Amino acid sequence: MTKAASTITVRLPDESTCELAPGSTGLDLASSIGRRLAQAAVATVIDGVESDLNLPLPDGASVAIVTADSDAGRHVLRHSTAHVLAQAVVQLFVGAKFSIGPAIEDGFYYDFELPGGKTFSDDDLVAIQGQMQKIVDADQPFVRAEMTAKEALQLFKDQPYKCEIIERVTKGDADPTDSLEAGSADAVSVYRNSEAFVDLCRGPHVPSTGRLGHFALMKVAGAYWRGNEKGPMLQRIYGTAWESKSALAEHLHRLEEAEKRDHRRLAVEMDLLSFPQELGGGLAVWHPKGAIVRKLIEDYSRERHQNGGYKFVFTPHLANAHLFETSGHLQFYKDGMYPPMEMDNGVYFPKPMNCPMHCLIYRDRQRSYRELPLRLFELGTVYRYERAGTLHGLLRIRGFTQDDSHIFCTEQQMADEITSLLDFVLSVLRRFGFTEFDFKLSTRNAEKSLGSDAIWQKATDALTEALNRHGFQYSVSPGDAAFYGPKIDIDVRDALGRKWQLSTIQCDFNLPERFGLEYIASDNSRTRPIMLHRALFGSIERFFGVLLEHYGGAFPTWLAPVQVRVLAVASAHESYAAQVVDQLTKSGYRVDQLVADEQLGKRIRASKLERIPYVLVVGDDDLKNSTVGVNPRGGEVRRDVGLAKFIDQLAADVG
RNA sequence: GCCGGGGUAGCUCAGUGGCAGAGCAACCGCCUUGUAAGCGGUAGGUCGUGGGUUCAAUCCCCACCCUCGGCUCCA
Repeated sequence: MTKAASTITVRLPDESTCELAPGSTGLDLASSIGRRLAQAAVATVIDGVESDLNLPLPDGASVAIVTADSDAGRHVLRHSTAHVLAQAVVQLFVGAKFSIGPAIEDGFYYDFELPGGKTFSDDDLVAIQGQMQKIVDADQPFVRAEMTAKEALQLFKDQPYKCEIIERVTKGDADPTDSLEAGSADAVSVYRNSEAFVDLCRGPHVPSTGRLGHFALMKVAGAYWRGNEKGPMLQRIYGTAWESKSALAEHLHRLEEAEKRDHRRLAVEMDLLSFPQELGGGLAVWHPKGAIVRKLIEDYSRERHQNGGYKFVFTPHLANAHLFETSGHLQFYKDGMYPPMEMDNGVYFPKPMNCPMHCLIYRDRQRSYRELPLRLFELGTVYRYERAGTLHGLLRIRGFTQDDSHIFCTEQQMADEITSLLDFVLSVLRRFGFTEFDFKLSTRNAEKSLGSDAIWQKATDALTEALNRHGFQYSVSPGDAAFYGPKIDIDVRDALGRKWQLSTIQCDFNLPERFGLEYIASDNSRTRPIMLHRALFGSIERFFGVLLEHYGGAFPTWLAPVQVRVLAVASAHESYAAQVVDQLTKSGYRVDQLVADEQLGKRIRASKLERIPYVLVVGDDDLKNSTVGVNPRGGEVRRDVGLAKFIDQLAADVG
């Protein structure tokens, strides 16, 4: 017997090798390395391909063990749990059709169609989760099999959605989701985890359902089949699944924390703004405390733009339909615009964007190349008809204000301008405590775009060059550009690590064309400028909502609606407290006083719940010595602080 | 727009085909307070809006508005 026949050799990720008996599986390999690894293993990667743990390893393969506590491992857990969900539903609901059930961030979902268009209730979820637990307890093995498409169609003859996927894969017009579900056209793969249930799936899966168990069904929602609005609406069940009980508990805790930071909840609690029903959906009114924060944000934006070489403009909220015909908005976005108003001299629309009006300002007189780049800036309020089901607090709203700028420049100036814009954007965002940014370059969609290849290439190159000059990592979204030009979108990460898209920088050579914009170049020729659209906050309303969630309502001192609250220990100290308020107010701070009707502890609690950065307590000692007791948000109480010293500290904090 | 929840006091929520409930907040007293809830009392609601069923509707039915979770969409 040769050596090759008696053992096989596989290579591990650390470049070491391991000898195993022929026919050994990934699980055997994991066991040979250690018991804990074997327990944590959920799949293998064999020569770069994710595979089942019970697949025999080929001699000479590079093998990695995927453990449950890795991203890839959790993905496998979640995908397998989705199968268990489908099995539970099929067992509990006779005649249920199941369609797709992928792993997603933090969990999984599965889409179903119930007979007679029935829907799942919350009680159903409880029952389904119970049934899933039984399947897990039964420790059913996941058994992979491959078959021809014809065999698969026969196997799933009662499952129309599965048949559609198989047919798509067979015809070669599968999208990535289909491939995930079914494997390839040559060999359709299925996983059977009991007599009762078999599902189309590429895999891999955990060896058996007993490996699962730390999951929870979260919610049920409608979802269109294949995301097609005109297609049937299925019932989607969302769940979450983790490698351990504690990981699941942590996830649920994170959700609770995020809920506490919900900007809609904080806006009510902190009396910042509201959405009165009488006003209509997606329209907000700003209360004094919210308005002061918004004003501070806008003031800061204006100051930065003033110093950044921008010229301020103002434009009206309405415009004649002709303007939006010229700009192309009526052609491309009529459905997203508020309906027209008939007036004696024409038809008017609320504006969905500011750019057409800025173009009119540019075109009002002849421009020279010496004026470029010309940067027009406006906090411009626009109205967009967002469909009712899409409204979401401040984040998706029908009337909002853009910190909007249009920069008219030459082709040659484009790259420099975008480069300095990136600096400007990040510098402004950093002031609000954002330190992590993700960049996305969206490129041309051949079907939905205007303009020559050459100009698109130039614009895309300019954006890419600007990103590269900064050395920023970025992702590319092919085909996601606006119809008029490519763009860079910037996401920020908030204090909980969540991503929010805020800023956008877009190249546009369509509007200059449509409006016939020109400048006189140095060679005396009439030349078309390039237009850059850019917004930093995007929408002030949305940015405010993101900030609220980012800070959890605890605005930094420079933005806090009330920066300092003064509390007298007893009535005898109220007039001294008033003096302190007076002095701080004269120093330019937002200060108030809560008189001593209630006990001190209760007033402190109330002030803390309002997230006021500094609570000052003054009593006998302070009155005598012109001092204050300082109770800072999230810090230690200090007694007997001189008022002048406190003002210095406040100044330093506000920066 | 589509699917499924929901709308009761300022807030968070309970409740019933037959007089509308709690806690917190508010207001009024008492307490005069030294760092996160002192005590007592009072007031507060067209039960989202409009129709319908019923002797009687906050409750059941229909429509609409608003809202929540998703889907779709997002210049």
